[in-house]
Amino acid sequence: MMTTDPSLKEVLHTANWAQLLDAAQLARVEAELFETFVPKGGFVCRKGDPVENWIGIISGMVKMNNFSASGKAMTFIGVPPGSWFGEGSLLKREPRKYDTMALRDTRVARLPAATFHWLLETSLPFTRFLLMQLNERLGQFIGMVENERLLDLNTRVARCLASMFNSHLYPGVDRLVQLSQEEIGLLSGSSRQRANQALQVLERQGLLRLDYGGIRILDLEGLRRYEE
DNA sequence: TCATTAAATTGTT
DNA sequence: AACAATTTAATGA
Repeated sequence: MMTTDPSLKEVLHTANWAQLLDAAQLARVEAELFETFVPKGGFVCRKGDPVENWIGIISGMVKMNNFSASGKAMTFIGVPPGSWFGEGSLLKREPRKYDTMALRDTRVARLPAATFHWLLETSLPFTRFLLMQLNERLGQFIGMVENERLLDLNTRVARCLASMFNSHLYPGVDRLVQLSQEEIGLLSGSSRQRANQALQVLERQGLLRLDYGGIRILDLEGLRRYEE
């Protein structure tokens, strides 16, 4: 990979919410935003942790998941670079409700809770951004329930991939999903073998290309609209 | 830089 | 779930 890692400040300036802030607000965010590195397989945050930051993914990939009482893993969503999350627990001032773990080496940006709440109180555009983000996420989850109950697996895999490119939640993501087929299986609620079959069907239709360790999206709209 | 080895990922049954 | 084949990453000469 020849991509040069952008600095934290550069990342901030490409975040769509940061562009809504005035100079004073942006200055405080720049001063208080900090970065941590989470290696592949490590936890970005854990269920039950006190919520101290609003979290942004700079590079890499993470997933939100949980373990049922019986110990089964349940994966909810994959979170690509450019996305910010955790506002739900911040707003309710409750402990984290989900584990978030890195699927790749991941750079994480963290905005202290106090700064987050300050922005909420002083910036109407920021509040509006959050409202839209929550609404988009609600739509994403409703779509997931619909998918799980109504659709065949090929379609589920197609929509699962397409959902990583929601332009509001995840702006400007490269069309390369660096997830193994095993993870695609977990994200779409099936086995790796079945996900592999589905991906090959989608590849034959020219919607994507399978690479080692990742998937190149060729036709995003086609994936969104895909039905058997 | 190249060859060897280990680890991860994929395709198939 | 198990297996073989393939790709990448790591190691050391």
